Amino acid sequence: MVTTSTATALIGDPYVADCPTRRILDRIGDRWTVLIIGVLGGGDARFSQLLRRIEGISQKMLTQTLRGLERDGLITRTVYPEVPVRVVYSLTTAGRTLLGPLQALQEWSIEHLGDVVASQSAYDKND
Amino acid sequence: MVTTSTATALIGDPYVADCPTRRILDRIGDRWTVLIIGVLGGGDARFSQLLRRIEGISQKMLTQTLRGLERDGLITRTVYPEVPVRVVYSLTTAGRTLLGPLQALQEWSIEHLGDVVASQSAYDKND
DNA sequence: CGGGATCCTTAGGGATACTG
DNA sequence: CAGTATCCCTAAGGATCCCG
Repeated sequence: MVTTSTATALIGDPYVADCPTRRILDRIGDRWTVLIIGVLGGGDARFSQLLRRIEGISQKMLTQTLRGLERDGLITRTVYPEVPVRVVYSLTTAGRTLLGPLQALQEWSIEHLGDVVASQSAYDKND
Repeated sequence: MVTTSTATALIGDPYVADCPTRRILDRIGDRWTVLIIGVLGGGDARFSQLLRRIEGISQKMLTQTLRGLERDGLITRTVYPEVPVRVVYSLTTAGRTLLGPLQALQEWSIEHLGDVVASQSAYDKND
C-alpha cells in the first residue's frame, strides 16, 4: 500500500501481493486440490480410487496434485510394498483442519447455486 | 453416481461431475474472483481502484472477472454518467454471504501458512 | 498398481492500441 | 475513466507409452 489509500481498514488489503491467503489460494483454489481433499475427508483412498472417484481428472493431474498436497503437509502417502504395490493417501491433521472451511464453501454452493444459475440466465437473456 | 459405488456416504461423492460445489469452485476458485470479492467486502470500489488494489491483475482479467461476478449476481455494476464516466462495483446481498466462507479460508491460511512453508522446505531438502 | 517421461495441443491471459 | 478488440505467446494439462 504505497499508493495513497484511504484510512479504511480494508479486508482487501491483505489480499494483495503474496499474502498468505493468496499463496494458499493458489493451491486450494485449484479445483482438483479441493476435490481430492474432499474425497480424503471421507476416508483414506488409494491412487486408483481417487482416479475413479474424481470424475474427469487425468492421472497426470492426480499425481501432480497429490505431490503438491504431500509437499504442503496436508496429506500423507503410504506405500505398502506388496505385489502389486498399494499406495494409500490420507489427510494429515493439518489437512483435516481444511475440511471445515471447505465445507463452509460447499454449503454456500449448495445454498446459492440456484440463485447463481437464475442470475446467469437473466443476465444472458437481457443486456 | 452410475458407477458401482460403495454404500459409504462419502463427503467426496458430491464433488464429482458437475455438482454445485464444483461449479462454484470453478468460479470462486479463480484467484482474481476471491481477491475482488475480498476488496469489495471492504467497501464499494471503482474499476481503477480495483485495478490498483489488486496487485498483478491485468485490466483484461479484471473486466472479465467483474463481468462473471455480475452475471452470477454476486456484484452490481453502477454507471454514473458523469464526465469522465464513473463506474462503481458493489457486493450484492448474495455476494456478501460469500464473505463468511472466504474469511474462514483466509483465517485458515494465516494460521497454517507457516506450517505449510515449513513442510515444503522439509520436503524439498529430502526425498 | 502407481506412477514417470515425452510429446503435443489449446486456451488462458498479457501487452498493446483504440473508443465512447 | 472504463472499458473493447487484437494479437500473441506461454505454460497448463491431456494422451500415450513405458517401467519397477
